[in-house]
Amino acid sequence: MDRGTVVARRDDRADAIFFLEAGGIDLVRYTGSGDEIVIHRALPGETLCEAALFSSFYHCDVVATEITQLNSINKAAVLEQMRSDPDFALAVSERFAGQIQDGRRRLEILAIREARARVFAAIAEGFLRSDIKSLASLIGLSHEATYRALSSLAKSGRLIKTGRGQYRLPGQAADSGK
Amino acid sequence: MDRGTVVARRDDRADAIFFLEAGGIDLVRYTGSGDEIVIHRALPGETLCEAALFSSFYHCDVVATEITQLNSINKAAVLEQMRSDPDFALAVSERFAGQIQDGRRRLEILAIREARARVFAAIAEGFLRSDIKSLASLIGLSHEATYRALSSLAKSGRLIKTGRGQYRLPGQAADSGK
DNA sequence: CGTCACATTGATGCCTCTCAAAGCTTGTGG
DNA sequence: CCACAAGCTTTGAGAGGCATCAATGTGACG
Repeated sequence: MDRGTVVARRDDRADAIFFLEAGGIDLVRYTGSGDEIVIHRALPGETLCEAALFSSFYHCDVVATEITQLNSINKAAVLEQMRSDPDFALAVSERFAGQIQDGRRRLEILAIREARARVFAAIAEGFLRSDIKSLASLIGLSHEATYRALSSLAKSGRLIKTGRGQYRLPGQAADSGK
Repeated sequence: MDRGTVVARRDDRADAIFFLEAGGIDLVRYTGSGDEIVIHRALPGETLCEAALFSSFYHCDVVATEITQLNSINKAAVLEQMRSDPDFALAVSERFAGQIQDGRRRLEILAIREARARVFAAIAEGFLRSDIKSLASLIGLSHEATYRALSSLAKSGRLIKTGRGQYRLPGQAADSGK
């Protein structure tokens, strides 16, 4: 599917969970004032919306952030597998536990008041995956504040600017991937 | 145990998870600048630190917020039970899924920029359980900003002040409990 | 080569943080 | 039973930082 495709919306009936083969998916909600908050940003190889296993509705919008290959997995099948295969059930639980801790790391970052410190923490956690605007909405700052924090961090040597909209930690190998 | 007791600290080796019989427990982390962020606030009847089932260390400090009765549950025993009893494993997973969604609700609230709107959303989500300072640290505002937001919301009729440090939504029955 | 979205920087104002001080409640000890 | 201490509540004043609006630069893509 193309970038921008909405796979599912909040409060849609949930019969399936998803597996992200390739591309990128954001789970998104909207505040009353229209700001969008990215609840989770998935990487290829992840399963998505697992919480829907125990809920009849999705709790976020599911949106492709680039050209994406996404598979649906039937909820009932997963539940049945969990019932019959203890190791599978344990693996699912472990993945859930990881998601809880991811969320808590996000909370910790959002609790940082000073923009520079928040941006730095986010970079250190590896939150800068695509563009800066996207990072900004992930950490609850305006994109301008994010740009300024980045440029200030680079000026003080706490980050290294490797290109237009590209930063890395000092002492960290330049990212050759993409 | 008394209020203020630290049951476990971040990075302590984790051999047990907990069950809160009575009282209150906060899971807490600290930002680099010393601000404290409450990652989770547990109610009686909840299990705590379940994520430690799959991790060798605790990821937050565990602190009693009042006089509290807390039981330890051996990790190995829980894992064994999950392996032998599929329904138990499913129940654990379901609880995890609930925690993921709790965390996401918190993220949604922290992403609200305007203090009044954030406080209102927090009240609507039932986050005001004890005192206001405590609510403030839960939603990432200074306690002064929280007090002012509350008083402003009460003045505009969006909340009703029922006493010193006590507020409720209009149209909601006065809370007779305690 | 034109369009579009992201990147970047400037200017301004409001809002929240911070520091301060005083009133209220509760609990404790004498 | 009273006095004091401690902690929450509440309000004030000032400063700084982030949001917002605005404009320009720049790279990607058709």
